[in-house]
Amino acid sequence: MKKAEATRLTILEKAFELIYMQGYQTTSIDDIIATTKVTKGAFYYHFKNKDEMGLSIINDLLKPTLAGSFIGPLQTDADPLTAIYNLMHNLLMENEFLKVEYGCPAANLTHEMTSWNADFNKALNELTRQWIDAMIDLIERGKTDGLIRKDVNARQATMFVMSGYWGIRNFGKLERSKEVYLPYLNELKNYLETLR
Amino acid sequence: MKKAEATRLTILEKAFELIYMQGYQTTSIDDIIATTKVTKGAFYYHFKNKDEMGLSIINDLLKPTLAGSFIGPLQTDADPLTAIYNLMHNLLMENEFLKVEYGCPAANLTHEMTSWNADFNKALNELTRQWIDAMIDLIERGKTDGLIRKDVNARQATMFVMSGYWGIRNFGKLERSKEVYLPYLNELKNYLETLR
DNA sequence: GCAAAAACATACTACTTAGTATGTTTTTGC
DNA sequence: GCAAAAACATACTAAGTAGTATGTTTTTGC
Repeated sequence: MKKAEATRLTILEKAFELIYMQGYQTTSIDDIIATTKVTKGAFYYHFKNKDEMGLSIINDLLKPTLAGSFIGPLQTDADPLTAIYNLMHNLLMENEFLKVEYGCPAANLTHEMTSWNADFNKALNELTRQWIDAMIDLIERGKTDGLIRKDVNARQATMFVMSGYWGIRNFGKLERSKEVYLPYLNELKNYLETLR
Repeated sequence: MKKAEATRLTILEKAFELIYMQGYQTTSIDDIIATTKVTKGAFYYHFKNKDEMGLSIINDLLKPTLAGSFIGPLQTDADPLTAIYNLMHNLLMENEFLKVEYGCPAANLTHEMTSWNADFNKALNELTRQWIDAMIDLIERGKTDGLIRKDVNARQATMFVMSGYWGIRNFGKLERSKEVYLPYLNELKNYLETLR
């Protein structure tokens, strides 16, 4: 049962790419099987329907990625505020999988799917909650270490930073250039310094 | 030519509502003519195709609204930082047309349309640029009035605040409750105070 | 009051969509 | 090696989609 798992994975990976570029609703199953060169029979053998595949993309692809690229850098012994800034700078300016014109995959799916599918909503909620909690933990650690002011509200500050990230990703889609990221990053640095 | 203009306007208004709730791609023309009780012949008399109607929504409906609810409050003689906070608080917590579960119309359209339609991109770019410029002007005025520090970069600060707004609107769609707005607004207030 | 244009109405088309029915091939356990 | 199940392939369906063709009604200018 090795090859079967491989086709399932290629479906997920190629479908994710298409959805990341085109959106979920506008990516058809015919589209997916055309680029994967997998037949419709194979597709529906692995997934009950389109939505089940979509959920698998979130749970089987995005969640592991989140743990690696988004949460890992927050679980560090380094200076918390520097770690947060570096994470954002890395995600926005250096990450090779995220393209400025396509924005943030999780934010895109949230925008498109929350009204339609409760399961998507739940999965995306779990996904973001993990990231949020990781940042909250880091800020709390910074407070106990004396690197962040005690009167800083960790959840508040986290929501503020995360909102900025999702928002600037959307501005990136609009401008189609990483240039817009720069003023955001500069001011993020200014803001983070005020938390010391 | 009064009644004709009225039908055109009802099409735009009802279509906007549907698109705001459901998204652009997933709102069909049959959907629109069903809720407006306008026939397909009437629809295609007023609009060449679906995209032309979409553009008219941005240019004929959203732009005037933006001027009123979004830009007007920034053209004030009051304290700039208080004005910015009050605007955001009003938009997020009090505005009766914007629903937490549907997010920000302009942000939604940006998410959905930028990759597909260059005209949409241009129209949305103009729309947001107007709002951005208004906030930049207000911050600059605050600097000359001595209400904001001279070393504050107006464009940077504006992009930071606007990103946060678009981002928290998306978190609202995810959580489906204005509760998420509160930590954001609190921290926004903290941030704005650091600009004095 | 009446022709012409504007405004609207109805029936249809060509295409795309998610999903199914019914196959064939490949792998697996014994 | 071979039956049974897993994995894949092909052809189809029913419902929806944007848009068109061809009307009829209403408004407008004179």
